[in-house]
Amino acid sequence: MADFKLLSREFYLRDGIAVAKGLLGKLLVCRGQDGLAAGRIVETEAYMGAVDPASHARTGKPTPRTEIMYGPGGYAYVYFIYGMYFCFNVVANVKGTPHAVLVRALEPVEGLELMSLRRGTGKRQNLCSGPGKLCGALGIVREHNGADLCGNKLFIAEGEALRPDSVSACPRIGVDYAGEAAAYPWRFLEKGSPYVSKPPLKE
DNA sequence: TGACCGATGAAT
DNA sequence: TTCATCGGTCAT
Repeated sequence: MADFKLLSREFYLRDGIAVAKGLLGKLLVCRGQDGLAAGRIVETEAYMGAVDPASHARTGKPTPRTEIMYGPGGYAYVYFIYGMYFCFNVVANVKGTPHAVLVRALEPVEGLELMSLRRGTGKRQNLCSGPGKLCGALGIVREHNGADLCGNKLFIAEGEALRPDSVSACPRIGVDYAGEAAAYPWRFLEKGSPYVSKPPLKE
């Protein structure tokens, strides 16, 4: 079993954009009954709470679903979407500031066989190249909502670092309803990675 | 209790 | 570009 070096709580207690950029290159790991699966984060999106019309926390008031985002950073926010998929987010910033980072794509690193089994495909580029896909591949489900990412079930660890110039920023996916916020460059990805959900329009 | 709808994915 | 798919969410 590989030995993982967890990110500190402090890592998460920053604004969503800083955390979204910082997460690139880190390892997202999930231990399940049937084994361990992990991937290197290559694509994220920042959601900035009450000031962000695209955020689930845009109202500024917690609801049963969004409650976890109003706590301190470093916990999982997992929600169900389109009647069939889960999306995994990292809660960012301090208690009372509901920032979150949607993890959109991973470069598969460990448990490839398990991922393939769960996803029903053997193509490495197709295993974790989307928010719904990576949840399927890692076995992330509703029960992971609220999980402590500094814990040992679903967590994030140090990974192979990116070159400083290899991060590109572009508009977020699927948030056209958010008016001008739809154009904010709050999607971050590793330049040239073949494992992102969809190639950026331009770099 | 019910009207409304989505931070997707896969096929075409 | 189209559409399958449907439970969740939240206000009432």
